[in-house]
Amino acid sequence: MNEIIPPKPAERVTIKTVAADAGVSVAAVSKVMRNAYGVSDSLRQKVTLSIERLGYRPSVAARGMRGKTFTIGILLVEIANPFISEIVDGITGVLEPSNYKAMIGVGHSATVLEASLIEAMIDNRMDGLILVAPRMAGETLARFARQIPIVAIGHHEASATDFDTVNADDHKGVALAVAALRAAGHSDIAMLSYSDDLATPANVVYQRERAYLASMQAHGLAAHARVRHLKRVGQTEFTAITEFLAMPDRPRAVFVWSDLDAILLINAAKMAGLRVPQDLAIIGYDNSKVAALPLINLTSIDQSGQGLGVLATQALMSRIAGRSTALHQLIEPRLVQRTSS
Amino acid sequence: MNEIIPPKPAERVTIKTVAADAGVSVAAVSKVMRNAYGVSDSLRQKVTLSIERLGYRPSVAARGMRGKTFTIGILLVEIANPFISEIVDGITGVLEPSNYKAMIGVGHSATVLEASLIEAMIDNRMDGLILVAPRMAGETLARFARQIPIVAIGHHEASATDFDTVNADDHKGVALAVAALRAAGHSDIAMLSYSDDLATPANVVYQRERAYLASMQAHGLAAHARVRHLKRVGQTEFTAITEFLAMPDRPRAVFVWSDLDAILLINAAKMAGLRVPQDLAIIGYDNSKVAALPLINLTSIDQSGQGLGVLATQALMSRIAGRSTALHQLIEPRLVQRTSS
DNA sequence: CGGCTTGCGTGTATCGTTCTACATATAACG
DNA sequence: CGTTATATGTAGAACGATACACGCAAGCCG
Repeated sequence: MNEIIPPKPAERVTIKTVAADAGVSVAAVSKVMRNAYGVSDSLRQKVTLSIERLGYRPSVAARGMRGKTFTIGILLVEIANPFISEIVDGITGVLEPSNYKAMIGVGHSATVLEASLIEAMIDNRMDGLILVAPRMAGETLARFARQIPIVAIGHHEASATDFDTVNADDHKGVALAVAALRAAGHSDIAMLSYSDDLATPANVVYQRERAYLASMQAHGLAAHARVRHLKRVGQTEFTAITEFLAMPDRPRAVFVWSDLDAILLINAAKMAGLRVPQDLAIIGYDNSKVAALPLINLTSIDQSGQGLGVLATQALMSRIAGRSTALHQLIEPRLVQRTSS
Repeated sequence: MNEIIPPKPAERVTIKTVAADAGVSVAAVSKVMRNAYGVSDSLRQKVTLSIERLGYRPSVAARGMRGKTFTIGILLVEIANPFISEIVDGITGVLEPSNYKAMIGVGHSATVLEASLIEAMIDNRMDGLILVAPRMAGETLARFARQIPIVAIGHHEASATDFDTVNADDHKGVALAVAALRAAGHSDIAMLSYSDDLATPANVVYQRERAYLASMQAHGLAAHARVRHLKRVGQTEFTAITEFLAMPDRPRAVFVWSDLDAILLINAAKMAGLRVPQDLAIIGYDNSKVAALPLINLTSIDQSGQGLGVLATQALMSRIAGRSTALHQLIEPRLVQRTSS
């Protein structure tokens, strides 16, 4: 326990150190690291031994200057939404057995921040990016995609040629919700949405609005269709929701863009003395953990965040490996019936 | 076999391009970028103009080989806990006006993964790290800290000399909870905890257990003290909690290590037909958003995640700037009284 | 048996920055 | 007016890896 060693400079072990230790050339070590062609068993063994002994780890920075960095970037709109953490779990699950690492950046719903984070990830020479529900326009995305492989989750743009997309089929998901409310006898079905002008039409939230309107029409309820946007300046969501409930023509059933706000709605409704679902039926989206709590018990649309993450990662990997044709995948959502509807 | 598609053109704008465009040397551009000493106004102007025109962004990878990368790493135990997102907000808030960027890694409560992520961040030549509630031993942490500036949040080790710590005063926080339950007339106060053998004693969760035992003793309730651990293999937390409630000697009051599980407990209790707080008083920790929902209404200890993030970031910046003496900061927690106790 | 593959290891240019030295011009001083 | 500071810009060596182009030896074939 004699740890009185002064701040020692901690000489970094580089590829050169390993080469010297193993008595081979630097190029040889590099070959072993990348398991490139033209390495004999004896060479590999010698080098591997030295690597272990010295605890060598290649510098990602240096690697980035010529080859791959074995790092991918994940860009999240926000970090607080539990659904997003499921996606991340899906991604890291696929990555873990590989030698790839993931680094996460949080865009905080700000288009500029998103762009600057993507740039930072490109500047870090990451091998590819997974963007979750980006708010930026498809055009901007395509421009970035020409510099780095990109897979977008929650961005509906099946015509994009420069990047891949992975989505739950939001049209089907929303249709399930509307159909369920319709089946329960409702016709006065409103939607509570979040989107604002800044978001691209490809964004999931906007897509859900479109799907809602289409579904209402399909059920012959076009006249009853109305979308209420929650995002207002200088007002909390809870206030906006309370206000929504106080409207004289308050609807009898509501489809909410996300569980996050559906949970606020269910709370506000009970506070206002409304019975759920008798006075107000509610269906959310994402089937997050909180929705399943007995005290909440919110009917919701499940879209397997984990599955989205897995598909996106596989797509990214194949794109990094060389695929250059775009891939656009959809997964099936399903309705999870609980007592709120 | 496989046609290798030629890589996209996308010629990158490098420092060389800028130098040529501005008609100056590469070194000059570098000086301007770092606003180093010895740059005339005219030079700076010329270079800045070219940079703007060409949209030049320095390669972090190349920078990392000699100088700073202006990137810091954040290591999270998990991403699903909403309290942690508050910390991240605090960090990015401080960073935003600077030219620093943050990259997040998720350790998924696994010590090995944590270590490998820290290594990855070091390999990426990040300028410093903020670790949130790391599970690894202080000794391991200190070893890493000799390679890169580190600030730990939620790691109680005020004697550490190689890295800084920022914490809410967990002893005080827990004392507040126990005192509140005591004041409400309870003496049979149990604790629901999460820690397991793998975590370091410096970890917040373990610290809260210690604080609980100490507080109970201080109130002369040492005989009633008991800690129930939720982490069991092959069992969900909800099952564990339900089991806990079914015990014949079920306590009348419970202090829970985190809101996350307190919310499960409150749900399980109501499912079991118990009245909260009459039959079971509950106090959680972290004062997360969900705790404030009317349907939950959980009394909790607030510890300002944002504040922790801010302090940690400032500490890291000053350490990056050269400080080498350790700094250990504590913030005051406070009780948020709601109807669960 | 000479020429051709094929397999394995090495030398070295290169990636895009930073940073230390140095060269040059201008200003200040006695 | 010569000498010394001071300010400004440039050259070129790192940094730590990758990857291309070879050299060399052994094996194969007609």
